[in-house]
Amino acid sequence: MTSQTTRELLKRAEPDLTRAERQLCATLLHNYPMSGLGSITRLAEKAGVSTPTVVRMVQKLGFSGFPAFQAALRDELEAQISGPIAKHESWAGQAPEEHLLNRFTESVIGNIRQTLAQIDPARFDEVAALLADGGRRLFVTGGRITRTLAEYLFMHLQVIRPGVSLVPATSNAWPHAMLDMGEGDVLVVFDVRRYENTALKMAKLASKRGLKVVLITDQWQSPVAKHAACTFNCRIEAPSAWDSMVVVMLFCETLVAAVENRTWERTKARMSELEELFDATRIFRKFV
Amino acid sequence: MTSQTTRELLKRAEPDLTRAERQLCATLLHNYPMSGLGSITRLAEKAGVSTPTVVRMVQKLGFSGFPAFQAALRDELEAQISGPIAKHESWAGQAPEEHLLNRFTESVIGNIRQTLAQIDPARFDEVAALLADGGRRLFVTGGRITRTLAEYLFMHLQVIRPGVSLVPATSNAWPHAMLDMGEGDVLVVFDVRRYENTALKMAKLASKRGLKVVLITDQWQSPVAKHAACTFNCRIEAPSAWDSMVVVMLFCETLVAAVENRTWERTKARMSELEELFDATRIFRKFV
DNA sequence: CCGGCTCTGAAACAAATAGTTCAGAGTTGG
DNA sequence: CCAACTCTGAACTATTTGTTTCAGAGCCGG
Repeated sequence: MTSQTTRELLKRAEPDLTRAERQLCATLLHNYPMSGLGSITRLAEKAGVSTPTVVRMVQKLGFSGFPAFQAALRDELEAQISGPIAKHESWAGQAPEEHLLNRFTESVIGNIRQTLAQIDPARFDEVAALLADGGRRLFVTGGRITRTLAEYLFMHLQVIRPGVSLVPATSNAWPHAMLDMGEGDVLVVFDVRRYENTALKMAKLASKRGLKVVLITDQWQSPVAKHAACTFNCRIEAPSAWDSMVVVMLFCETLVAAVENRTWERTKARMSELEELFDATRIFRKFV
Repeated sequence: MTSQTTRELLKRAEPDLTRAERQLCATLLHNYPMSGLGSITRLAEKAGVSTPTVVRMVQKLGFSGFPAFQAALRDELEAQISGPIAKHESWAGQAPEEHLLNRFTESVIGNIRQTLAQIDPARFDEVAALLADGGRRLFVTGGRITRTLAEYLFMHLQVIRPGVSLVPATSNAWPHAMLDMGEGDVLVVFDVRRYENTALKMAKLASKRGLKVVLITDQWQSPVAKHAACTFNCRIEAPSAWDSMVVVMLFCETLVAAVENRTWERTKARMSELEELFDATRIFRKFV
């Protein structure tokens, strides 16, 4: 019933096997289950028996043929290596596993895992340093879906350091912004699928002007990558008609935290100044 | 040089890959290395590409052919499973556990877990039904930090159904919007700490006018909750000077997916109409 | 708008794998 | 010693897998 069914099967069947079959069985159990994952020919060779023997034995074990046996081995191995992570409890404890809350979360966690696994931390640190460099002006832009993320990043960076601009996505507006872009400045572009032409054009122009382009895109990678000095791919799969921007936001926040760490002295001063301005304008409730 | 050579190979080669190849690469990395252990045909199917693409890519990676690639995977897997199994995995595999990428992600995952654990799925479904109800107008508002989230939710809901408005946060602008609010309509308020007075006032007025107020807030709960028919608390802790809105976004996206499911027929029509409009205005690149 | 370029998958092809048959080797009981 | 039996692998066939070819589709620079 558990993941080791086939191994058990082999052990229990052993007494009823013939000489050549037992030899094969021993080979299989010896370094289980790797030896079973190659072709039937190699397994037969390794065990010193003929291929018909292999077929006969797996059929005796109840499989329809060698491929079926092999598939069983693969499935078990998969269950084994993904182990405690795979058979996962529901996220929303009160809801069944099939509830959208759980399915969606499951999917997003997968996105996070895969995205993080692919990110090169050195690259990440590099970009954080780039964004922290007060000598460079910063420009942030996004498309239809990603505009809100661009705004989110912009808002944080703006507090952290001076010289940050949000570039409008509509192509008749951003040439104005581009006037300020100069050699060594940085353009952060968000572009996920349904890649937008304006993003591509802007990145192209910016890189020609000597800006460092940082691209944040999805797993299929926007064509902007061609003009980018640094590209980060975030997985955006979701059980929905839409893509999930959660990982992109996670990435942004982490980036903000990293930049902040590098400029803490300056940032601290800016933040307390901001507090004073808030006090002056009474935007927030008096108490927390 | 270690057991993960092929994985590294895939990651490093990714930038030089074509679209279909990148798709394949992502599939391979997705549940590495199991997906590579079956036949080339099944791998191609799983990745949604053709078998020639698989062959081309593995050859590009330096293998003589698919069998060679597969053998490499098997060898690595063998080395891996015989090695130590249990060590706690970092999220960003290449970075030390103390790297900000891992710390931040760890923290966010914790937020997700805690938030989901306390969400009442029945309440969630209730709100989804409320937002899906075409007879009610929908208003969405957010504060300084949460404005982008409000915009994000607004953008999606706007595609899904008619009668959705984004209410400006500045208190001198929203009274205008409030003119349209009537009995039975719904106001979605985002308000996290540094709770804002305008949000509180708006919620108060709205609930007096007979609107259902849905509040999305943090774990300490905004005072808006007093006027809300439904409140969802999202945990927003992060190793940063800022709070993390990742969970809030996850919640929004899940909500969007849930609403979408309930109005799918109507939404489908709206979405294809939107597609036509995009085509007419040529915002996007021709191909995916 | 158009030729040259790259990328992609359908289809043809080649190679291996998996399954089957069958003759002979080994074993057993008389 | 010998039939009758089982077991085994060589050789064959069928099937699936892996590779190559090629024409069409999209992108790019002019």
